[in-house]
Amino acid sequence: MLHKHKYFSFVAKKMINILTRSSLFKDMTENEKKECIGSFHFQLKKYKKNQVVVYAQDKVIQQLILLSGAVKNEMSDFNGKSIKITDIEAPRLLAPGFLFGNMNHYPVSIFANTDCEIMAINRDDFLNTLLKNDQLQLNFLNLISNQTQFLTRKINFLNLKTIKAKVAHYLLNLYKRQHKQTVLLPQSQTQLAELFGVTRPSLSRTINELSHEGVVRIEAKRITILDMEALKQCLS
Amino acid sequence: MLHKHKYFSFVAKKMINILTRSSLFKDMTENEKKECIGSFHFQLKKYKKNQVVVYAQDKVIQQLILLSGAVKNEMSDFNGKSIKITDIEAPRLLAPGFLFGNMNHYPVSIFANTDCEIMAINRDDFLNTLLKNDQLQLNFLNLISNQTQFLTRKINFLNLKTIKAKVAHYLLNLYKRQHKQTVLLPQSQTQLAELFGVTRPSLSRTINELSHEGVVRIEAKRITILDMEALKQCLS
DNA sequence: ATGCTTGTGTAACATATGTTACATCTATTT
DNA sequence: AAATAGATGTAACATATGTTACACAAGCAT
Repeated sequence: MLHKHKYFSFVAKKMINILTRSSLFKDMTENEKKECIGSFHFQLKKYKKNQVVVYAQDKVIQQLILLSGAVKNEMSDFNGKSIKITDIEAPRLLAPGFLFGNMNHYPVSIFANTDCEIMAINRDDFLNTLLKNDQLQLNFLNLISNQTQFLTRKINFLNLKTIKAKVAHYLLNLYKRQHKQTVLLPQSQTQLAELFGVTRPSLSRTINELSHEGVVRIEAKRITILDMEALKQCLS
Repeated sequence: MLHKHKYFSFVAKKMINILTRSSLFKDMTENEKKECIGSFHFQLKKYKKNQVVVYAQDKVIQQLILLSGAVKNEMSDFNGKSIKITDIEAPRLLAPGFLFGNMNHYPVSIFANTDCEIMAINRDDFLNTLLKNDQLQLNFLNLISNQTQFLTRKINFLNLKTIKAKVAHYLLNLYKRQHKQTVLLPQSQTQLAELFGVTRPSLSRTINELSHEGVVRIEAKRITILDMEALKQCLS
């Protein structure tokens, strides 16, 4: 019994450490965090790389929090082809925007990119704790809003008509984040194609067109933006 | 003074009547509603048909509630072409998912489809009232979750590769809602094309292809699904 | 070094969609 | 009834992208 208790506090401590870094617990004291976490009934689940964490259409009954590792979520259309929505790294809440609402089914599948640990909190527990703690609540609202913003930007992106526009948009985003003329592709072209919802040869063709036009220079994963204006023109 | 007070209670009564029908105040007593509404500082804004209610990139500082009339929100890509996200009819909260979060700018523009009245509640007021009333809060979370679900389904839809697939998806949805083999198009083809993010001639071509293939029969706005299986096949 | 896997370039071709233009039809207004 | 504006059908053509196939390079394990 004592052993069990000790183990629990070890896990709890580790959990608090991890959760501290999650924006769900932003601007909260250690005590508040401990209290919140103590009031959840949660399970700890472990997944191996490439395992399926959530199947699309699964019922949403728990708030999942990714404690360690990375996952991706994908949406598949009817013919089985899938589009990657985004990669997610710990610590992050998974799909906070789907926890409530009328149709509680995941619209996406979630796959483990690496081995990972996930905390699963019962929905009603989570709601009760939310309702008791104003800061937690505000944080949760912020998280959901950010997710909504993300999805909206995704719609914007998918709505771009040409692959060239998508590449330009993507590169300009990288430029904005890396603040360098020469950006580093964080993913393989194969993965990018999946992200853009296009085929790999088409993406390759487009990237090389941009290169031939002198808009960018390509050296493996390093892409140098030579003509910023031309790249912006590609958006329209 | 008396006059003013009378006017105010008239407006308040009208408002409560309207808001009663909004899902934000679901499962709340008249008194609770009155109390909530009383605690907001709000403005009442009126817009004429076709006026712009919100410009994309405007800062989000208020929760807007559509009291009467109808609006649409559109997202425009860089070349100015826009895609209609959805039509919204009163009473409904506008863009609840964007009220919080880090980047408080509307990612969409909102246009008045008809003359309409909009209640604008200061964000902090709204937050405070939310935090004080658990039911209101749950309702708000539900609203946001529903919006998130909607956006995700939109991504799914936009990700469909062919116009035929989009038409099929759309018709099957109508069928699900209207429960009849013969569905009634609620919008003109021109509007549908906008909704699908495709050009009008292409949409027309596709619809008539479906007709020639014997999958549907078209009589003006009435479309009869002749071959349900074939239509489902179009999705893949 | 050898083989294996994965990523990438590229070519020929098929296909879907956009573009532009015009004819028709319908409903509404005058 | 006539006129007008809006919605729709359609055709010819341009273009972007998917499909399939293959060659080659890079990285990794044996």
